[in-house]
Amino acid sequence: MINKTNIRDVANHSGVSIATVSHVINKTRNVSPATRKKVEDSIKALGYIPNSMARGFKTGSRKIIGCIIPDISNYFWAVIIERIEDFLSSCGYRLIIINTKETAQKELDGIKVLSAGMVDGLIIGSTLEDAQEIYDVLPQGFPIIFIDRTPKHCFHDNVTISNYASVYNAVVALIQRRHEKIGYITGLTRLSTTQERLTAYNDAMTAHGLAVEESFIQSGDSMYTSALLPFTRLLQQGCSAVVVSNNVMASDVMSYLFRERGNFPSKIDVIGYQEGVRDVCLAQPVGLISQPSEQMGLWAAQQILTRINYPESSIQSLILSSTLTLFEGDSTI
Amino acid sequence: MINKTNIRDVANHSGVSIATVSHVINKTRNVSPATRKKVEDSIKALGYIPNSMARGFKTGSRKIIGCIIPDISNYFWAVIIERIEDFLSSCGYRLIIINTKETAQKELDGIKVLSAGMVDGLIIGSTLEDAQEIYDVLPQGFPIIFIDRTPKHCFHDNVTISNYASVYNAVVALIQRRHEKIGYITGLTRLSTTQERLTAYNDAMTAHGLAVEESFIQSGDSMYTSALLPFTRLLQQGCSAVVVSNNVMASDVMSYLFRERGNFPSKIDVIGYQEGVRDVCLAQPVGLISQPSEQMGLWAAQQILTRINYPESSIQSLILSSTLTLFEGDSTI
DNA sequence: GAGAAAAAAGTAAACGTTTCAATTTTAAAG
DNA sequence: CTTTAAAATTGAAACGTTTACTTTTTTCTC
Repeated sequence: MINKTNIRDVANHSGVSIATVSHVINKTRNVSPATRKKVEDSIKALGYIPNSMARGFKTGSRKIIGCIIPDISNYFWAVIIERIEDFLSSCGYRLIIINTKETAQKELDGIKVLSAGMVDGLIIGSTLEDAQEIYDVLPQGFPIIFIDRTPKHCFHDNVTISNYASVYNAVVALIQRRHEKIGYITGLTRLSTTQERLTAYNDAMTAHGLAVEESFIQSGDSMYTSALLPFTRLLQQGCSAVVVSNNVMASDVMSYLFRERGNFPSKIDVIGYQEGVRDVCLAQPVGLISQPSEQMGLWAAQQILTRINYPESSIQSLILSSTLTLFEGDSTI
Repeated sequence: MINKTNIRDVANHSGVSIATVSHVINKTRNVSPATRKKVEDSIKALGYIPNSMARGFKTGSRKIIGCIIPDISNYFWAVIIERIEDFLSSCGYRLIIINTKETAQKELDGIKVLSAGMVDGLIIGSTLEDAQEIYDVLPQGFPIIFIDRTPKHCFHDNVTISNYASVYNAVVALIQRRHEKIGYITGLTRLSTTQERLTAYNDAMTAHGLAVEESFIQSGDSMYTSALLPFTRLLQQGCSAVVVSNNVMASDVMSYLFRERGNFPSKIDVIGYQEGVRDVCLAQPVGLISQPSEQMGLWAAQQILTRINYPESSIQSLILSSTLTLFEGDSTI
């Protein structure tokens, strides 16, 4: 053990009881100014720091929320984290983060560790297909909120962004620009977000009498540098327009278009996602889909505290909407 | 309390002793297959999950490292975190992250909470000027590593990147391009990194007989959108070239240059930082400084484990070097 | 089968706090 | 000075584990 001095040492050093020291530290009962002074002096003299593990173990409350997210290097998630942290710290809570890199294993392990006594509640941007896996390792009644992604069999508060309309309209916009071979790059296929967006693509295509060929749908893994191969495949299939279903993949594709500008036989229109002003596109997309990530983060932060304080209140599901912005000009070719 | 069932319940349910249950869970002693089965069944039946708080409190070991960083939405730090996480998880450790947003208060609070029993060691990208503030809240002998920034009076392992040469050479390169009024945008002035870089700027200017005017040095706060005001001030001062001492501020400046292209009376050359391929510059800088962030993260991760396992080994200070890349073409004006 | 060695299982004492119930001290009232 | 009420302080029992030490059961040998 590292922290050698404990509350008993302080009690001995200042000549009072353990209980009194505890009350001085936590301001949980009146203590005469004289003893308070004595105790505080001893604490300083000994360099005593309360063991928060023992404390949390005893009280069951830690004023800490855990956040499990799939990709810390995606601005989308960074923004969400910052918003959550903002709100929580204004309520006297702290936030600790675990980055799963879209790995089920890391997610489950993280949930296990944090939920078993380290935090008061969890906000989870899950990479899992089925929430059951989480429920298998989660203590009964533990407060959690699902954010952005809702795995199957999810029975907890959750907030998601509906992208159906945006993707649908994005495809329609491309069709109106006279594209017929419209490719689509999906994220991880197990995710609810991916599935919804793909449905929108399929619906829009068929509604306009366009054939959806297998090869027009290529999947990336929702992370950076995973979109290049799918994208070049789509070009080989003769696609003249592409929808990219996630911001980092879109960023990647636009950079590629920029680097290779002039090397394409005809112009290629791209619509992708973008997170705020910090996701920068080198080439000009014909449309961008932006999501209310801050709003989502804020709601999740508020809701986890609500859930902690009112465990019996009814489950809430919030669905926000994304926005499609179309641009007049052409994509750089 | 949330997790109702404890090890005692499992013991009762399966008709064995608490000790046996513990040994089954931890595989810390031979248990006959029959009892092992019984216990495992009970665990499943009751949905028992060991309270890691109680466990960590008892054993003093958690296999968790904490990482305290100033800006999660900066790729520089995101990359570092990912590298640290990679290495640690290959060693059976987990990483939890706290984002301080360059706030001393949050940093100290985070250090306090995590070091008091929650993690086995800390990797700190400090926003503080003086390490003494940390030592005031840190248990004696607690393993920590300073990363990227070395506050004053730092007596622990640390890894930093020397940017002196890069910044010096950046200024020289601008001078060779016939610039005389060269502006400089600093980060938070209290940081060691900021100070070293600024010294390099000053040295390079005076070494070439150029006056360093107060007004040529403007400070941002090392975060996004904090560079615009300093930058426009420099332009007002008549600067024709600018060095931006951090990647997100550089990104911001380059976007501004791009948006306002054509509105400048003469061309403006910029040299800034860039983190890997994901920091995208809309306008073309004449030079970029890149830092070995992954390498730094890896070292920090390795060193924290070394420090934990060999507390008495001598303190290490590692200094890596950044790289300046110059481009042939002109900056977009 | 008896005795000894090996294997399996159990008992109970920690770990560092918080907090309830009990006690002592101080202050107020008669 | 008592008596009583209020304030301050203390003692000790939790909290859920791990683990050193003990005891019981099984297995082996002759």
